[in-house]
Amino acid sequence: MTIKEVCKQFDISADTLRYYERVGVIPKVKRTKGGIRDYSEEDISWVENAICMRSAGVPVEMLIEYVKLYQEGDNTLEARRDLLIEARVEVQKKIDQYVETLNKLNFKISRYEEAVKTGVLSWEK
Amino acid sequence: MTIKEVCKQFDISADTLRYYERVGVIPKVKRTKGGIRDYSEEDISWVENAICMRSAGVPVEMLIEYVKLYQEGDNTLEARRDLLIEARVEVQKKIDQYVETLNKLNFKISRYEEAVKTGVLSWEK
DNA sequence: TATTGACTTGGAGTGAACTCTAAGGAGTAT
DNA sequence: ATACTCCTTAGAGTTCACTCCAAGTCAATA
Repeated sequence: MTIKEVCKQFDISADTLRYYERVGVIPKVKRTKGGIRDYSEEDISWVENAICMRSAGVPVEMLIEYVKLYQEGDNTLEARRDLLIEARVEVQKKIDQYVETLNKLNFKISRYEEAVKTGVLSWEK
Repeated sequence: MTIKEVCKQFDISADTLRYYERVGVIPKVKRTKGGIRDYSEEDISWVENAICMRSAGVPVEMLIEYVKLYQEGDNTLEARRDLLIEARVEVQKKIDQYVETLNKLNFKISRYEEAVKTGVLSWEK
């Protein structure tokens, strides 16, 4: 699979894909004789995973660390698990925070809907 | 209330508070004769609100726009409501995305817990 | 053979949101 | 009065995660 096809499949730029590979967010992708990237199924799932993790704010640094551990082999299982648990804690925190903000927004919006109807904004702010 | 007290109350830096005021994320704060910021209750609630919105990724630009509309008065009620609704859409999207990632992480972690116990990682990745 | 177009690299540039620095002023303690 | 601490400003610098650019390579087509 060419870089272009991967771009289309995940709606991500070629620059970002090359950047991810360069810094180690995904492992090195095999090339054709001409030096052109040819993404395997495994590469694709690394890309998919990276995009998913990044979309939840998991830092690039953490993904790099995970790939590094993965490539070191089976004696890094615990370390990888711990890294994932660490990521999960952060994602959960974010969700809690976002939900709190969502509730606040809902409250404010309902006051504004009222205000737009009645012309009076109850308890300003 | 001094800037230092506000910093402590919200665990935010004085630089950030001054930055928020400078760019308009919160309205201008009154000063003492000596030119030192003296936060009122209303200022405090603007700060609290800004921190909450920022923690859910609501862009600084949007907060600036909200404050601007607020200061323009009662004929911006609809515009402010629309802005809040726009923010809510984004926050909801993020929550959905984060929850998806959380599920993925839970799945991966459970495989790793298994692997650490049995020494076998089922279907690698 | 010449051109076209998509790919390659290393490295520089960008945008958002802070974060820090330098220079200076006000208020309090000795 | 002097020192000390905390505050002020304008503006420069930093970090993160891309994003863009210039120069060059390769494969396919006219």
